[in-house]
Amino acid sequence: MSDDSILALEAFLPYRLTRLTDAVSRDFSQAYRARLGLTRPEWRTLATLGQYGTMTATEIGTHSSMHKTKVSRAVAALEQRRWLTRKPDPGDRRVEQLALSKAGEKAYRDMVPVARGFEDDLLERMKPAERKALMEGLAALERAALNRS
Amino acid sequence: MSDDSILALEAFLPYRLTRLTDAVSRDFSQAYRARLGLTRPEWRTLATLGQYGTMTATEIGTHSSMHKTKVSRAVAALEQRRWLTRKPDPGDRRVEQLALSKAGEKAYRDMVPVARGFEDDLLERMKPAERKALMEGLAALERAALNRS
DNA sequence: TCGCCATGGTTACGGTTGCAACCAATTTGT
DNA sequence: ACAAATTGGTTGCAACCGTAACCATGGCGA
Repeated sequence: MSDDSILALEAFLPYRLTRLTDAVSRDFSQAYRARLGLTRPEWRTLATLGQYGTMTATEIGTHSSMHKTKVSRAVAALEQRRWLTRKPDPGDRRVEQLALSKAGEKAYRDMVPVARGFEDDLLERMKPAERKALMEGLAALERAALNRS
Repeated sequence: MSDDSILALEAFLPYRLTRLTDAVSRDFSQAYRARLGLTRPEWRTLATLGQYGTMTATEIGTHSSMHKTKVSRAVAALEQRRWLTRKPDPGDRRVEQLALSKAGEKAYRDMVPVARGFEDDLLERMKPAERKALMEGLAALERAALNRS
C-alpha cells in the first residue's frame, strides 16, 4: 500500500517521457551536430525536405511538428549554407517552394544511414518482445495524447 | 519494399518521442502553470522535495534529472515565494539542506491529485493491453537508453 | 469591386537554457 | 600539514525559443 499523498516522480508518465526523450534526443543530436553542425530544427527541416522533395514552410512545420518561427529560422540557416533553395510559387505569391540543393541532398543521404544506425543500436539493446511492446505502447499513447481536439 | 535512401521522419523513434513528450509535457505544464504559476523546473523541485522531505540541491538534480543551474534557479524562485527554506548543513558548509515550508507543502498537496488526475485521464484513453505494452516498452527503453555508461 | 478576415512568412522581444567560469569549502596525496 | 584536485552551488553570457506584432498577399461576401 503506497501513500496517496506522495507522488513518485520517477514513475510519473510525463516525467519518464521527458527524461527518456532528453537522453535519446541529446544522444542523437550529437550525431548530426558533430557531423554537420546542425541544430535540431535544421536537422528536422533537412529530413523533411529529403523525404518529401519540395514543400512550403507551413507544410514543413505541419509534418515535423515545428512552430513556424522555428521553421523560418531553420530554412534561413540552411539557405545560407546553400543546402536549400527557394522558388516563388506561381499560383500564390505569399508562398515559397522549398527544396534541397545538390549539397543539401548529399548531406541528407549522408545522414540517413547515421539516423538508421542510431535507432537500430538503440532497439538492438531490447528484446524482440520489448520492442514490440514499445511500438504498440507508443502508438497507443500517440492516439491518446496527440489526437485531443 | 521501402526506399532505403529515405527516412520516414514520422516513424523515427527520436522524433516520435520528442513529439509525444512535447504534447504531454505541454498539456501537463498548463495544469501547474495555470494553477500555481510554476515553471517546469520549479514544479520538479517542488515534487522532489514533496516526495523526499529534505534534500540538497545536488540530490534534487540527480533525482529529477535537472542540470544544476536549473535547480539553482528553481530553488531561488521557490525560496522567494516562501515555499522553501534553506538550512546550513552542520557537517559540510558548502551544502544547504532544502525543505518545503508549510506553504510549499500545501502547494504540493494540492498538486498531487492534479498530477494523478492528468496521468489517469491519459491512461484511461488506452486499452488495458495497450497500457501494459506502454509500461513494458518504456521500462525497456529506459534500460536501453539511460544506462549507457 | 471594395472592405474585411484569413493565411504564409519574418522579425523584435522577453524569457529560459546550458556552458563555462567562478567562489568557497572539503578531500586527497605526499 | 599543505598544495592540488574535487565538490556544492551561483552567475555571466550567448544561443535558442515562443508569443505577439507585423507585412504582404489572397479569398470572400456584400
